[in-house]
Amino acid sequence: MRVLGWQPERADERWPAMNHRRKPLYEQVVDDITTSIQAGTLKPGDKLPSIAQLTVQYGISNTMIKFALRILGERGLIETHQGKGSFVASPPQ
Amino acid sequence: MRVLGWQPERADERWPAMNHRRKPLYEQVVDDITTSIQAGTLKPGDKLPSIAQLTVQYGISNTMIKFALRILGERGLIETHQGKGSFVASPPQ
DNA sequence: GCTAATTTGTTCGTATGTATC
DNA sequence: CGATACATACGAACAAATTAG
Repeated sequence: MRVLGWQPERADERWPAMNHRRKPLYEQVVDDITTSIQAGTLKPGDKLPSIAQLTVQYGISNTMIKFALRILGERGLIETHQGKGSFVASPPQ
Repeated sequence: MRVLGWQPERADERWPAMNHRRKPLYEQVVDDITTSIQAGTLKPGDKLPSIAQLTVQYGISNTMIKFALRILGERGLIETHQGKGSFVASPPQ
């Protein structure tokens, strides 16, 4: 699966999102995964990396990853199951 | 507005929700406020207490209060505006 | 079938940024 | 301007479901 290797330049740059009205970090993750799904790189049924892996890949906290996954779940793009993981949902209609 | 004086017996009882499959704390807040809105105790345009106040009233952390408010917002029951507060939304249709 | 490891779920606390009053 | 209020973000601990061995 596509893994987006984006990393912040410095870990100390903790609130870059605010400085110049940049997108929040969790929203970047949401957009990133959404794009991958819409582009077909991530297909229905595909398993996303674990939260632990995503925190490393994106360089942000588990809190924000969970937040992003929750939003994606609300939007029906993914399904998350305790103990299993998160999976790309099958589109409706 | 209706303020529900529920408090956990002891602050140390941090994960009672799991012990016997109780509803998560944030979900209790969601249900509580939802009930008040549906019962008409909270009317459209009414301002909810601040997050700080809600943490005291419910005896849970700001994290969980924010989480609950976010869910209520997603469901269209309330509207939250930075610097202003949360307000009961006007029902659609 | 049991156990350990993995993975998500819930919860707390705290710090800093931004908008509004 | 100062106080108030929400937004974003980090880290950590423990619970519960699932999977791996």
